[in-house]
Amino acid sequence: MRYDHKRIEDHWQKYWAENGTFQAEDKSDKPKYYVLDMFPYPSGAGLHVGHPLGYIASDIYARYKRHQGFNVLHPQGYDSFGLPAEQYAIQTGQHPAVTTEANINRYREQLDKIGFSFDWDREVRTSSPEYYKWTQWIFIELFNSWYNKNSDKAEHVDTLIGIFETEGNANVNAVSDDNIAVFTAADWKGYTKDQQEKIVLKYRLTYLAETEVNWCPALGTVLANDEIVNGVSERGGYPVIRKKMTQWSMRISAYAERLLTGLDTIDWTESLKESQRNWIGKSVGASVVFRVIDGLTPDPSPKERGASSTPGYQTADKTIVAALVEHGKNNRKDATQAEALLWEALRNKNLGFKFRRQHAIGKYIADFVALEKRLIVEVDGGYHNSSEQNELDENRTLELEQKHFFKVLRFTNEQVTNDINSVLTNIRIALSNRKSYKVDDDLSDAPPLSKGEGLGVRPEEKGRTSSFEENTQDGLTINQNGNPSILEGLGLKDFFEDITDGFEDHSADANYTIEVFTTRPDTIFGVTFMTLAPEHDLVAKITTPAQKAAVEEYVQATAKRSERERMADVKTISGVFTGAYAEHPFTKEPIPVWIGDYVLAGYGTGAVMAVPAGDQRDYDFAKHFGIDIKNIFDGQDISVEAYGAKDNVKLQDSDFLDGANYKEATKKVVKALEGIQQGKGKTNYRLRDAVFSRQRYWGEPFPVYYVNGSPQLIDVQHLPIRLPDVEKYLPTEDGQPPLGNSREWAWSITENKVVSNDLIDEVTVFPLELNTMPGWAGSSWYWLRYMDPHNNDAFVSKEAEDYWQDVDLYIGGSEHATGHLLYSRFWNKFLKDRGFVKKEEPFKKLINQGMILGTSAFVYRLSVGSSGNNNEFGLDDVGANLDGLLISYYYVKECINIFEKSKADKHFRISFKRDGVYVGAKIGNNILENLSQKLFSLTTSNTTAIHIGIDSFQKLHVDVSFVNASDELDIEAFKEWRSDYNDAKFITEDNGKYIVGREVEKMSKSKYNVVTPDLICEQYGADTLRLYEMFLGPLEQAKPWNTAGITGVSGFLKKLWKLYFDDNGLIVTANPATPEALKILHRTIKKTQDDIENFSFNTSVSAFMIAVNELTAINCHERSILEPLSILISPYAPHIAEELWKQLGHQTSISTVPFPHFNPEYLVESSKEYPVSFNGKMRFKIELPMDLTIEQIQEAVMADERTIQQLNGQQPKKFVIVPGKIINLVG
RNA sequence: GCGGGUGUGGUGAAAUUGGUAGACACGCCAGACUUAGGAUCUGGUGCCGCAAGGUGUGUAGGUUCGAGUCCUAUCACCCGCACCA
Repeated sequence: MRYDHKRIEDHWQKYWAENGTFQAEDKSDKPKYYVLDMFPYPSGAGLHVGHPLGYIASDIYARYKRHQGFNVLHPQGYDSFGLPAEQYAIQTGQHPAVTTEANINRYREQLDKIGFSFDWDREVRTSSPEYYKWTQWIFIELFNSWYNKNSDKAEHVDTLIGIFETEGNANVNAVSDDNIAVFTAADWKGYTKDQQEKIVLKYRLTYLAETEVNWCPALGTVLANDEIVNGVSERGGYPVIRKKMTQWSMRISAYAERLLTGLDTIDWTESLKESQRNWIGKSVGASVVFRVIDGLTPDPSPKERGASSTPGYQTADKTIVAALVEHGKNNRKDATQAEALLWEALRNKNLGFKFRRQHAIGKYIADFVALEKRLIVEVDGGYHNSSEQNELDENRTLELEQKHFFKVLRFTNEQVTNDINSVLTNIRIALSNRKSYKVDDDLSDAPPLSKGEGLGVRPEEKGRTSSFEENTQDGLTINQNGNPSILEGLGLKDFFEDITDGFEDHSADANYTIEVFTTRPDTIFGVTFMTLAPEHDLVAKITTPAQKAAVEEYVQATAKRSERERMADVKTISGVFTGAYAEHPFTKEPIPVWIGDYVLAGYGTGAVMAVPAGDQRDYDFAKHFGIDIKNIFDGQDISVEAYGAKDNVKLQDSDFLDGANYKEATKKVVKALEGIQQGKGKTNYRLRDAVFSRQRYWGEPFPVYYVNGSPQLIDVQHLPIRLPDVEKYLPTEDGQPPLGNSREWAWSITENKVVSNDLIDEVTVFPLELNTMPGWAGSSWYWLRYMDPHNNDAFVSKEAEDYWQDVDLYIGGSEHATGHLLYSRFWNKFLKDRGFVKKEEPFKKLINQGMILGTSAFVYRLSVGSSGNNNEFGLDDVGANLDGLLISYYYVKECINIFEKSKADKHFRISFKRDGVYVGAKIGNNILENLSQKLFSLTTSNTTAIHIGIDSFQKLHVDVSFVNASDELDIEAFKEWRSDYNDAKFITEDNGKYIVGREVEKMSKSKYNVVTPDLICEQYGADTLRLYEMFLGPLEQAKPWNTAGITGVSGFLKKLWKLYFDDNGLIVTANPATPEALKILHRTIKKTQDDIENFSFNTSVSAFMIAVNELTAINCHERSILEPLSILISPYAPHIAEELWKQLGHQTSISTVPFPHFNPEYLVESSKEYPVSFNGKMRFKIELPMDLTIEQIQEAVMADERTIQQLNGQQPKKFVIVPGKIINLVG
């Protein structure tokens, strides 16, 4: 009977599916074991042999655990939302839902062929509404939570609001946004509901805020930090720029410390833990506050600004604000048709930025304003056609642009009504070309009043009031300071609130201060300057007029540079003095304030106290700009570089810190800073909050709608909010989310369902959030869903969660170290805090499988001009002695140098001819290293002259399937595949065969080195594939794939089969097993068990081979040996094991048969073949009984004639005898 | 720069507490059977050497009766983080 892998594998795969062999039991008295794989993105390329590596390993473990009597949960699913699926859909021009479905089917087909023991009844897909309903639910719970540092866990916001109501926020110890003003319980009760909501939003674990984000124009979305590698997007490698956008964020920073300490409790590889530690980036130090000195700043305006109480959104001329506001109000009520049309398109941040209409700027009222971008959009009526009016318009534009730094766009009524799309496009372009401004930027630059026509006031139209001057003349009260209470008196409170939303009132900042974070507060007396990041908020405020131009130029130059350029150019030192000075907290000496791009806006406070003596970057900066360097380290020479060590060196020239070392001084100075209220001990983390919105279609919709720009959550009972169908799902470069194309994307609060956009009235129907969640949302909790995948009432039932608890073994790639694995731990901790799950950590043990690399094949196309075996650099009749060869070697090298300079992308071949006969060639990058040796060996055997030729050639990838195991290319197949190379010349052997080169690279379609598991399963069988992938090497190591080697394991399975069958059928006997066979069996049981538990799968495959080789050698066909052997092998090669089991007469699956019991008695040996060493060198072996005493062994060894020969008449000085191990004689 | 990891034949790799280096497999060499071989079987195969023997785990030291394994220094490669204050 032949081993027919196809028949066997088809049969058992069908059997397992039909019998539900691998379904985990929901309730069981057995102990549980949860084995999880990182579920795949169903990309369009399908699986290659690298993908199943981890799945095979986890499958072996899961099957082994079933043999051990565990109730095993081993599920699989698809991470089917997110960028990869969507990018593939875009590339193929199909709807993501369609491609995702097709890809999943293809994946499933491929997975099924490998014979995994997955419980497919528990499959999850993150893109199915039944699943993402619960992703949305978790989002809502995050929104409803805040992080209480006192209890050190997340709590429902109700507890927070409770505190606000009873005592205000003074004593609240939360992880939240900075700069939340202190308020009392009375204040709280006095706030409007809207104001209260805005305050609470700053505490929520998921929140909406304007932040600097990574914007990727090519992908049309923002990306989280972990999605960016080396300054470009991880997916596709597109450039990424920093941009200010209003986005949802996840307050993962609240969990920084717990994410860090939790690492000590889990069994992960050290490298992975280290990656996470690095990413979290804890540093302990202090924050120090420096006051900016007014007196030294010649520009008087900061003082004025400091005293100003004008909120930033108030762009109107203070003296006339009330009149303008009233005016604007009237205009809004009375909008023209074009204005109304445009307003519909601009409102609700439809273009990604908030627009205000009829907003007062200076002494004008502009039609539409995006304050953040300082962009004005004007719609001009017919009267603007007159030349007179045109001139006025121009003046107005000039004033708005030059005095108020606004960009003005003008459109006519006709343009808006006839072709609003091109108008919107123009606005989008302008928005994206403008930088973002902080609300308070420039705003206190109250421009001098100038006479002139008011804008946006149209005397001719509909009897509107014509200008502000007229109004004042009419005796309208002029508000002198823009105080809200006066506005209220005027009945303008609503209007005021409308224009204030989202902006902070910084009026409390009477003086500017610079807060820095430092890990070396002890060096504070060495501060000789300060440096702000160019993006720092204070830069514009403290810069003196004299430095203004230089600073602005520097800021703009920095902003222009991409993240990548900045990273690439670390060496160049650049910066500018702001002209301002800060005051040293202790000495009160003035410290110059600089800006420099070596300070990062995103870390700490975006400002540093520079201590050139103790920090190399500060040192370099100081040297470069000639700033003082003050040596505060006793006895240290800092003339060439800074002294950065935190050792026992004493401080000097440091006032009250003199003589103290790092440790003592740090303690002292923090105390002193606290004493003068200018600092405190602080721990800083590199980990930033994670941006949670994506301007993409293929993701979970947010359960969020907006009322007046304020986010409202949809009640849990109405979930899921289904992803709407849209015609255009492509991302846009300007960040307009594709969901904006949906006509059915509004929320009715009366019907509690998604309704048509046409119904939006801001009363009962509101716009829904247009962004979608990022790819990592769905994968941050999926292991919980597998526990109870069909539950409609909860993301997981209490009972299921109680039983399964956490993942015992998780296998996946290390590329998820700072993404998925961190977010998952974050969400799990959050769910635990809120009592939804029990375990602090989701994944007890984690193993990273190594990447399987491809072995690319190359052919070498001769460049045009190359002649074959010699060309322009050919050397004739090189001398055959060594001197001549060395000369030729250097000559060849020189030739290549010249050649390389002219054609840098070319490769070379060197060929050798002796007496005109081709004798060999060398190809590759290390030609020169091997060349002299090669020439030497060529000529020492034959003293006739050799000829050296050099060819240049092009290295071309060739599909690995055209190349056989002996590296021979199927030239016909190749020519058919690349018919464009039919006439090209390739480097060949003498017999005309193309020379084929090999190189190990990442497996990828473009390199034509992909090997699919389907092909292997077809040819050799799934069991062979499984064994071979394990046999390749240690699971965690990267290793190249080489299909040629598979014959080894393929032959092993055939040999195994032959222990049970010959040509006529079963040959298994009931004879008692020989001691030898039992020894082989039990040694293998022990080895297999140890190896599986240590995840050393490669060595247990060897152990099987050894066992089968040995059993074959002793002709063993005994049932008592072969039955347990089939169980041993079944986790690795389940199909053949099932078949053998059945043929041995069993009716049920082998999968839950108990693992064979190891009995050490069978391994007891009666004698040992001792290696005998002399001075540590093994000379011979001697067979001795095990029960000899040391003396007896010594006697036996000394009696051996080989010993006598080795000793050569000498007596050994010492005997080292380890019974059962070795014998060593020392001479 | 900081952190983690890896260096062993032509190749993938083994080597439990320090105890016979290279198991197992690929490839290669020789042979058998075959019309044929990308089938099967037998033997050989770290390197130098006809052999005896010598030599050998990135390099240089050290500890030890004995080191791939432990210690010190150093080199190379891979991965993660990175003007992180």
